[in-house]
Amino acid sequence: MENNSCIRQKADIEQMNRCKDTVSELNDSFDYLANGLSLVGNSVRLKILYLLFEEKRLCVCDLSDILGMNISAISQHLRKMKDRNLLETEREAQTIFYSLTAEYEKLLNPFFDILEKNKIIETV
Amino acid sequence: MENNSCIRQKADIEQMNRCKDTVSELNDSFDYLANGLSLVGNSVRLKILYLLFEEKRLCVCDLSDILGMNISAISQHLRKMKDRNLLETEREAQTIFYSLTAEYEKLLNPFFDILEKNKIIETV
DNA sequence: TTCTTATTTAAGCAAATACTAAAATAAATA
DNA sequence: TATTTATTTTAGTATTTGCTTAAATAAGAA
Repeated sequence: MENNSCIRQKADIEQMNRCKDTVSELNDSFDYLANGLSLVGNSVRLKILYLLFEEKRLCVCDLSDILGMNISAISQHLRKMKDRNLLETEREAQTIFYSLTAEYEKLLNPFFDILEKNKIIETV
Repeated sequence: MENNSCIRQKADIEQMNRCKDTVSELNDSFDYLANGLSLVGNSVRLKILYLLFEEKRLCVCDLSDILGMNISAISQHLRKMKDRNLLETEREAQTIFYSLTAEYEKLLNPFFDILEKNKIIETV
C-alpha cells in the first residue's frame, strides 16, 4: 500500500472526496452485505437455498441425499446460513427442518427467478 | 462421501427425486450464478460496484485512491468482474474507465437500494 | 438405562482467494 | 526515440474456505 499517490492530473477532487465519504459512512454496511452475498455465492449453498425456496423446508439428511454430499459438510453450510439469518429452523422430534427466512426469501427472489427461467429453457 | 445412506424413514421419496432432477437440470446455472454472486460477495468488490453505480464511471487509479488500496490489487478485482461481465471498459487516452454493465446494474439494484437506505439512516 | 436415529461440532488438510512487490504493456508527450 | 503516465500481469505468500473423519449432543424407542 505505497502506491496510492497515483492521483491522475485530471482526477475530480470533489468526486474523490464524495466517494471517500460514502465508503467510510457505509463501511459496516458493505462488510455486512458482502458477507451475506458471499454465503449465497457458493454453488452448494445456492442449491440449498433454491431447494428450500421450492420445497419450503428440508432437513440436513434430505439435502445430503439430494446433493450427494456428506451430512457434516451440509450441516456446516446450514450453520453458516443460519448464523447470518438466511435460514431458520424448527424441530420435529429428532429431525431439524431448515427453511428460508422471509427476509431472504424476498431478497433472493430475483435470483430464484433467473434459475426458474433457465429451468424452463433447459427443459424445452 | 460415504454417509449418504441417512435417508430418514419418513423421507418423501417423490420430493427427493424431484429435488435431484432440479439439481441435475440446473447444475450449470447454479455454478454460473454462484460464481457471479461470489464476485459481489467481497466487500472490496461490492464497494467498487456501488461506487460505479453512483458515479457512473471510474478508473483503477480513482478507486485505488478512494479505497486506500494498491492499484494492482484493485486492477485484479476489476479484471475478475470484467471477465464475468459485471463491468465494461472504455479507454480515453491512457486512462481506462470502468462502468457497470446494464445487466448487472439492474440485477444489483435491490442491493444498492439497501446500501442507499443505510446511508440515509446513518447520516441522520 | 441402553441403543438407535438425527444432527452438530472439532480437528486437520488441500484448494482457493486476496494481497504485495516487481516486471511488462501501452499510449501520450518531450 | 526516450520518458512519463496509466494500467495490467506474473510470481510468491498468507489467509480463508470447504471438505473429510471422528467424536460429541440430543431426542425417541427398546
